[in-house]
Amino acid sequence: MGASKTENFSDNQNQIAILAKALGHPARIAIIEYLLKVDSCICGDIVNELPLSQPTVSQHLRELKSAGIIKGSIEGNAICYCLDESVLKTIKQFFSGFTDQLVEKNKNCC
Amino acid sequence: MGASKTENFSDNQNQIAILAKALGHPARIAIIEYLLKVDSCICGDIVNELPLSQPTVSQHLRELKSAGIIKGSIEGNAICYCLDESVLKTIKQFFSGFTDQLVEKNKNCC
DNA sequence: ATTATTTATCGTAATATTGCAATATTAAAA
DNA sequence: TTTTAATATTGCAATATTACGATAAATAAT
Repeated sequence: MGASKTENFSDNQNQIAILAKALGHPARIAIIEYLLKVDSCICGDIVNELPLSQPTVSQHLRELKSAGIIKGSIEGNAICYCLDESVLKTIKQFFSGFTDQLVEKNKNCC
Repeated sequence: MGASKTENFSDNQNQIAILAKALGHPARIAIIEYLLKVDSCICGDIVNELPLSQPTVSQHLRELKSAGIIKGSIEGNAICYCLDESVLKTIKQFFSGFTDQLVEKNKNCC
């Protein structure tokens, strides 16, 4: 096989998995951290920040974009990338929910 | 290639990526949600809860375990799985940090 | 002891991901 | 208009993931 059986899971489960998968590579974490570090969006210098070739970085950016984590807009001959605030809020809320339930329920187990 | 160049990224970036990657499949999200729903650890009936074969479920459980998200302990001829509270707290804090920085900094961009 | 039951592992096929060189595309700059 | 700079796309090789049938291993139940 090789392909996930996404049709057997809920939309919500698939959506969270898509977001998590997009975050599941250190280069993409590095990109997001860089987006947070510079006090704006990325307009040019991201390739020099990463230990990967330009096509590879471009591919990681595309994956983050297709998961909805970053947005890109054309700005001259550069592309301006920035984080999508609402998506990150969704992620935060999901994991917060996880943890809160855990603390409530799962105390004396295993 | 096909293998990630993990050695070029920080331990922290790799650790977050490992956790996110483990969450990057709807079956594993479903497993975690089920672990939260039942008010205890899973001791037996997880395979029936998922639309996947027993070997596939076992494989997903192993991946969650190797990422440190769940723990397993032998209990008779069953295995008792439950969520690792401290790891989920780590995940929550990471994404909370993301979002908090975003709200502070990245308001009027793109 | 034999038979279920439960979970893990092995083997394998199908597909996805990662990474990069080469090349294309697009727009600014000269 | 030609050159330069920035990003995307294509094509490909190496590796990883996903899924499951078959089988193993380990304990409970009979």
